[in-house]
Amino acid sequence: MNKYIPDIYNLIQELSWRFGSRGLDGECCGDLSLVEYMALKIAWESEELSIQEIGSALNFTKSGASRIIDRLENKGYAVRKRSPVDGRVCCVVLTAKGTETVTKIMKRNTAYVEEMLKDLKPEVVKNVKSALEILVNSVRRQGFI
Amino acid sequence: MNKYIPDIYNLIQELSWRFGSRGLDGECCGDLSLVEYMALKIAWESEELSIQEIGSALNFTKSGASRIIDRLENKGYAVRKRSPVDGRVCCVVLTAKGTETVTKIMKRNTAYVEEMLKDLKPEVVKNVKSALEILVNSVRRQGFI
DNA sequence: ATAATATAGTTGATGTCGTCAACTAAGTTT
DNA sequence: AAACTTAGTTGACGACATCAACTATATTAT
Repeated sequence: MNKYIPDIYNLIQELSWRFGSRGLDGECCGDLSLVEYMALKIAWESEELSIQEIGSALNFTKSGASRIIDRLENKGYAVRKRSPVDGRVCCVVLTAKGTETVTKIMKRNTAYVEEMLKDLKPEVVKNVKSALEILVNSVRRQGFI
Repeated sequence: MNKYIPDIYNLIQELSWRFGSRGLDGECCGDLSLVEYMALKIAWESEELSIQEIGSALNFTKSGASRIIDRLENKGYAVRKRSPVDGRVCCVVLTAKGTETVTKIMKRNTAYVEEMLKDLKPEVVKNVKSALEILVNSVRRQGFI
C-alpha cells in the first residue's frame, strides 16, 4: 500500500466532518438542513429529477426521499409535478424561492472556501482542484458502501 | 475570486457527502453510527478526553456528547472514568472492544481509499495528500460555521 | 381486452437521535 | 463558608429516516 493512503483517509474523514451535517450546514440558511439543501441542490442541478432518483443519489429509501420532498414543499422551496410521460412519477421542481436559496447557500459556502484558500498561490489552488477531481471521480466510480 | 473556487466547493461538498453519514459509515461496522465512530476515533487518538472536549471537537452540545458516550458505553466500546484531578470531569476511555473496532473501521475505510486510488501514480497520490493537508489546515484555522 | 404483475410514490407506526432546560455534584472565589 | 462556576446527567420534546402496508399508474401475459 502507498504509504500516504492512511493519511489521505484521515484527512478526507476530517474534511468531510467539517462539511457534513455537524459542520457548515447543520442548520445553515434559515430552515434548511444539510439533507434538504443537498436534495434541493441536485434537483436544481439536473431539473426534472424524480423522487426516487433524488433518493438514490443521496442514499435514502424512496420513503425517506418522499419525506424530504414533503419538507421542501411545505417550506416553499420545491413542488411536485406529475410527469406527463409516466403518471406514477413525480418530478421535483424548484420554486423561485428554492432557486434563490440554493444559489445563496452555494455562494455563502463558496465564499467560505475562498476565505479558506485566500492566501494560496493560484497554481496551488489549481492543484487542490485537480486533487479533488481525482478523489471525486474515484469515489463516484466506486459508489456507496 | 480565483476561478476554481466554485468547483472546489462543489467537489468538497460531494466528497463530504460520500464520506458522511449517508455514505461510507451510515451504519458501518455493526452497531456504530458515523457520529459514534467519530467520537470513538478522537477519543482513541488522544486518550483521556473529557465529554465536553469530545462534544466541542464534533460540534455537539455537552448534553448531546453525554448521550453519545452513553451509547458507546452501552454497546461496550468505551467507559467513563472520573478524572483524578477534577471530580467533575469524566474521561472517556476505550475498552479493548472499542480499540479493536475503531482500528478495524479505519482499516476498512483506508482499504476503500486504497481501492479508490489504486491506479494512480505515486506522485499523484502524494499530490492528493498535499492538497488535502492544505484543505484540512485551512478549514481548521477557519473553524465551524 | 383483461387479469396479473411491477413500479412510483405515500403514509401510519416506530425507533433513533440531539437539544433545551432544569438538575446534581464537584471546584473555585470571595 | 457562602456564593458562584463548571462538568455532566436527564426528562421532555421535536426532527428525522425506515419499514410495511397501501394507492395509483403502467406493463406484461394470456
